[in-house]
Amino acid sequence: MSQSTRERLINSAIKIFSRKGYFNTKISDIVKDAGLAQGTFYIYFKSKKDIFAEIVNFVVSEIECTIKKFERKEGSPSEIIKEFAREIFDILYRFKDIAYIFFFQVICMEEEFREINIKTSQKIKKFYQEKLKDELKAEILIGYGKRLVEFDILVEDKEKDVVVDKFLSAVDLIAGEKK
Amino acid sequence: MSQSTRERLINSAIKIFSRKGYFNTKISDIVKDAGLAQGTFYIYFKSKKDIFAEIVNFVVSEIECTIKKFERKEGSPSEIIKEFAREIFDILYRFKDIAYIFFFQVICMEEEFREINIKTSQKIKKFYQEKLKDELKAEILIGYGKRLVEFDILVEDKEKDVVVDKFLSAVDLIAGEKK
Amino acid sequence: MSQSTRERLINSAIKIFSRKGYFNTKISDIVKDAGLAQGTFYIYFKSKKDIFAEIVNFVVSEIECTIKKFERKEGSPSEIIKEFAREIFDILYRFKDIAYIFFFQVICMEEEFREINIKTSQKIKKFYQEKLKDELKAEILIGYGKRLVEFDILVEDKEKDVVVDKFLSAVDLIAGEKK
Amino acid sequence: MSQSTRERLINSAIKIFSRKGYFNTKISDIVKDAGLAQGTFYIYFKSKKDIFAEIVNFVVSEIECTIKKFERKEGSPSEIIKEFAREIFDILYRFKDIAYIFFFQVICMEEEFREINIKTSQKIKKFYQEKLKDELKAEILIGYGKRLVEFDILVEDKEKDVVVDKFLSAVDLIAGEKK
DNA sequence: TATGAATGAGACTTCATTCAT
DNA sequence: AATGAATGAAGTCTCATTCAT
Repeated sequence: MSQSTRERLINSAIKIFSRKGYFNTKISDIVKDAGLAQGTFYIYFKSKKDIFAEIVNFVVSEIECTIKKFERKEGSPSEIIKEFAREIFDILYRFKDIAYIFFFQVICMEEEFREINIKTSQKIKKFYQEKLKDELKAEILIGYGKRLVEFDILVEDKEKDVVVDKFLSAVDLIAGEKK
Repeated sequence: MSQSTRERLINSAIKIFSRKGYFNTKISDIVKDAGLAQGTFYIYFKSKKDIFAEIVNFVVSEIECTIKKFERKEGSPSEIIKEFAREIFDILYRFKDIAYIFFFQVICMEEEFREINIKTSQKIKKFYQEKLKDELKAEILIGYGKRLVEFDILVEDKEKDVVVDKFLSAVDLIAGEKK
Repeated sequence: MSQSTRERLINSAIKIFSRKGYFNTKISDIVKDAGLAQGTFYIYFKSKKDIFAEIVNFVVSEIECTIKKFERKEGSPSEIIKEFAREIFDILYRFKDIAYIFFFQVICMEEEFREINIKTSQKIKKFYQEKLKDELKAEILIGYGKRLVEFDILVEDKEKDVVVDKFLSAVDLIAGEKK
Repeated sequence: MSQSTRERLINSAIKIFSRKGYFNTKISDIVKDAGLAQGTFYIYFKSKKDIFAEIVNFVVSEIECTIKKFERKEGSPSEIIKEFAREIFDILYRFKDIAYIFFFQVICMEEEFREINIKTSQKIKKFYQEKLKDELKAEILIGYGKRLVEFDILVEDKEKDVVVDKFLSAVDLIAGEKK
């Protein structure tokens, strides 16, 4: 079997959540897309919230892993940040639909979920700050990164290379070691 | 009468939308808060979406007015941007609950609404760009501004002066004319 | 209006519960019988359990009132018991359908409900015992009373006079003061 | 194999039915308790109702056998009734869980099942009546017997000896040949 | 026989909206 | 204008039963 029932449900859920939004998505949409019966959903997930949480946690853990990996790295701060950004954008492009959910859906839900979004962004900020030793610069980078994701990637659907280049230029502008 | 029925409904709607989110808000919540009967709502608004649109359009028009006002102004770009920012933050602080809806609710709704958010942010970007003659810098400022609103103001609830100062510093860092 | 919506729902619920049993009764049966819309039910009651509890509490309070009334009475024990029985049977005949629910439905539900049935029967036993000064006799009377209700009244649908006479004979046989 | 699959299912069903009631018992509860798969149930039983009927019929046939055995016996009526009662209580104690189902579950189900309970109790009544030549006394004994089962045994969980003694005293009181 | 994933009918419940007063 | 009871469509969830392995 190419894909387990569980995976089919998750993939369909990601697809529908990112197209119609959490609240406009019905379980029936998900199972229809997955070609399964209504009841099958409840064998694998307790509720709509449950499958949503699973999806959200997936992005979060991907991002957190990347942060951890780069935290230990030594070297030129702006080089590390650039490298880090490349990987983060890589993840986001690979899981565009999930990223969509993370940036546009999580934000308008209950406290519980919104917090996940906030905490993750705070972790990235902390990472930038430790590298740059400058809070303002860290925050500006975070803001610009989020802008690129929310607008250039998820709305405008721009090429990865273009977006990454823009971010790298911003790093140079903001964090660039003056020669 | 100090407040018309219509205004009472709008104020209650703003309050509830910003606390519970569009989808979690019931008409019954709004009318209960306004101390009115269920049916009264439909004398003034066609639907839940209708009152939501009215609220969203309110912030948008306030922001657009401000943009128009500053577009014509002549002078040092970074000074104009700073002045502009002061006024925009002023509006956002005055209508915090509406800002909350604009930044956290509109974004996860149908195309129709999300577009309003996007267009507004594009208008501000255009304004920055015309002043700074630099797209990258304009985008970075937009990103940082949004970050301040979404995090410092709406999540952390920081003082206006503190937030404005941070933004002004960012303007100096990014757009600052080198003397 | 001859009957409030609430009353119509209760009356229909009593009717259906007593014919089909608690678990076989659907909210849709109740509202159909009452000639109302599905949603109307939930304006007045939280759930099926809720309306059931209301009905059960009604019989219980009627019976408890009668016990209280007779507890204080002075005189020949068997005469008081006979008088008491007449009134209890009166109530049960007047609210036959509710009695049906109380004797045949409550018994097979969760602890919470079954206990109500048990407690009520214990209160009657205590009443008999205080009058007769004999636990065995009190228990026998309780047993016979319950048998009459469950079988002669609710299954066989016998006339009130016949049933009451049978119970009074039993009182004479068991509790009769020997002359 | 110590216990056939069929027996395991029946034993689990008895256990669960008597704890949670017919309607609150899921097939999944039964098979889980029996350590079997969902589908296995349907190899042995047509439906939930089917296994329930089998269980109910078991008690009924045990009781009917006992009645038949004692019908033919000659001797002092009250002695025969006492002996009979001892055996019946013996059965009920041996199969307490099934008795529970018979007294508390069967009663609130469809006609079809309730009748089984009624008929059985009528058979016992007929037996008493033939021995005592007195309908009232027979009915009183039936009522008290049922009370002992439903309350002393199944609710209060009293010792067999205590319960049997109470019943024997009642026989003396009601049916006792005056010396 | 035994399995257990999948099914889908059917029940519950919510809530935006209508409408007679 | 205001009311608030009533509506019913729409969605969630459960679980007895089937069936391919």
